[in-house]
Amino acid sequence: MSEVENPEQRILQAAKQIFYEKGFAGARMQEISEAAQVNKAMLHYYFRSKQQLFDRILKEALDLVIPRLMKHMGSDDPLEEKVKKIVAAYTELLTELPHLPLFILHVLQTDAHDFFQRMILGSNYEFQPALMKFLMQYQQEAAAGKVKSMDPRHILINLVSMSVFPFMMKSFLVEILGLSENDFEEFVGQRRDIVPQFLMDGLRP
Amino acid sequence: MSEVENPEQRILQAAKQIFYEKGFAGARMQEISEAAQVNKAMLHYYFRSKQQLFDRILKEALDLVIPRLMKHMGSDDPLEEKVKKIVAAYTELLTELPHLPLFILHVLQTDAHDFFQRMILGSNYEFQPALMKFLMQYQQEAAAGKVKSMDPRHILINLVSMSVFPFMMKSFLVEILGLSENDFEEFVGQRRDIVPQFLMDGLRP
DNA sequence: AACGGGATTAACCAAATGGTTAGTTTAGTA
DNA sequence: TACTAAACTAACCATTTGGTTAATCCCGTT
Repeated sequence: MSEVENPEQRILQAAKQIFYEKGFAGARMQEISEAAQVNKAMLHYYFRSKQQLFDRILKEALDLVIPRLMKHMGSDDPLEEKVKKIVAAYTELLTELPHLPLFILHVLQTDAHDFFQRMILGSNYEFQPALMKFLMQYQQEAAAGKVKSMDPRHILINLVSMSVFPFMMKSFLVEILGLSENDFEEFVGQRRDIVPQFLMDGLRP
Repeated sequence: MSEVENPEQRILQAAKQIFYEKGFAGARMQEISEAAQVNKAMLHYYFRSKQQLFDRILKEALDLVIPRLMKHMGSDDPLEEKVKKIVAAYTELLTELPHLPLFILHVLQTDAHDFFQRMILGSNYEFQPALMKFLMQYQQEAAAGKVKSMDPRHILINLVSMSVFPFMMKSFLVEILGLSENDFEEFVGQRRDIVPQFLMDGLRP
């Protein structure tokens, strides 16, 4: 991998890869330092502790991910358009960073409440507002007879589930359906169209 | 927790809980032994090593889970009936064992190929056959004009995603939607009906 | 050339970790 | 009761782990 950047960047890059793959408990400072081609003491010199290095990686992930998704979630697009864009955004994101969902869910499992306090509410993402806007919008379009009337929280969950979970099952699908790397990319590529269409079909009033 | 059973059972029970919550790397033999109210050496006496204890927990999970799900997947029920039963089975299973998906996905991430060799193909679950039967069945019902014609693998993924992922997002949903424990149970209870209905609606020819 | 501060290293440290062992207790049996 | 094998314990061990430190290197400034 790239050896050009300065040590601090190399550490961050190595830490990201290893924390993503192995989680906090499974990652080793020694392994990170080797991947970054840096003396182990450098990790502490720049980031003080394993926990703080991890927090930094987590924060960078959230800074990247949340705005990218919430931009579409909170837009003024009509529902169908919006759904398409959200699914596409998830697909692109997770094609780049396939380990991200498991990484975040792992944090969530060890820390849930604290995680929200520090990382979400503490920062100034437009997180809850964007979600609420989506839920409201659905109810409006339902009132206007454009979609079936139902609890919009389930729509949101269905949308996110169908967008994210296939990436988490990647190794499963590859093994059980006998897919190659290319097959899988094609498969999730198809879902970029299939999921929005399927969603809207299921929501006809 | 129960203190009645014999030490071996107590160890298995404690190990299950701790491995489920923290994964292999995050679990500590000392912690397991304390939870089981047993000397740490007993863990090695009964199970030789951390890895073998972990493998045992994993095997028990698969022995419980796979038949329970594949029974419905491979049955002779018509599609709509089958979908309902599968979603219900997932809901019941994951209400009992909410940490199970993350646990298995974590194993999959560290080990995917080896996992399949040893745990799936090595054992005699009716795994692949049941999945293939589901896929075939869809194509037949599509040919008979009962459902929309499309790649049935996507149906399967949608079904599993919408059934499993909400449980993985539990702490997320609880925080962001402000749900209590009861609210969440009610929420996933609703999905037992909503998901099958939503799926079939989206599959009308 | 001498200075000085940040960057870097090798060596080190204490605690934790998975695992072992030698010895003791317990319970069934001849 | 004496014997034995399994169950169990405390103490121990080697290695790994996150983290520290003292010394050195590097490089721009005076």
